[in-house]
Amino acid sequence: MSQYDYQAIDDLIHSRIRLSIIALLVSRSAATFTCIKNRVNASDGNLSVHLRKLEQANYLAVEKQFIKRKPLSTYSITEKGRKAFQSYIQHIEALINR
Amino acid sequence: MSQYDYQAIDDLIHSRIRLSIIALLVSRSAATFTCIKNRVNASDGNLSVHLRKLEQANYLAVEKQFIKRKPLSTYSITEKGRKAFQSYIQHIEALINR
DNA sequence: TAAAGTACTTTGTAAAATAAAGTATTATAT
DNA sequence: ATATAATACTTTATTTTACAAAGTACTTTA
Repeated sequence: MSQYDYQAIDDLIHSRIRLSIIALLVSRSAATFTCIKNRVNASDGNLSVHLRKLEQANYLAVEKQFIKRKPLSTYSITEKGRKAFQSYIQHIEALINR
Repeated sequence: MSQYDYQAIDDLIHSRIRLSIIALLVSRSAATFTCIKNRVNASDGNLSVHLRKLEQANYLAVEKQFIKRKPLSTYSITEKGRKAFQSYIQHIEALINR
């Protein structure tokens, strides 16, 4: 297929909010819900939904624990997620570079 | 704001199909409806809607004429569209590099 | 002249993104 | 003590978007 084939772009990653989440998480070993929320500039509800989606796709892993009696969710990217992101980037770069 | 702020991504360009359309059109001076359809691998209806959206944003210009008694729509990117695409790319690159 | 093809546009539907509201708990002020 | 605000989320409802199906207006071919 053509390099311009839009269906070749992984839409699980491509959504603005999910792309930002993943880009943030590939740059560090892990991040909490609140940290992601602040960096990505998302609302709680919206973030929750998209983190769940990425988790269900096994692109992200979560650890849920209580710290000082409060819930704390820590997210990190999986191998599958990292590979999907690499392949996504390759597609996008082929698309935008000349 | 953070480089990871998802709302900083131009969503008019970001949609998979519109990104593909624009990427195709920055690489050449113009393309017909059918040409875009084939390269981008889109259905007629879907393509029509998104071309219209880009046209209304003044990212694309259209010339509609009859050639051999048949309608022929020829699309090209505008200065505004080209600039928006450049700025979009800068955002995405800041997001995905390292 | 009937059927198939081209080049689209319009309209309806499904899916996705987002916002609003809700849950559960803790911390703080009165 | 208890009401208020804050934290850290999840669930549900609403809006928006993407997409597909159907429609229009022809032309070409059989």
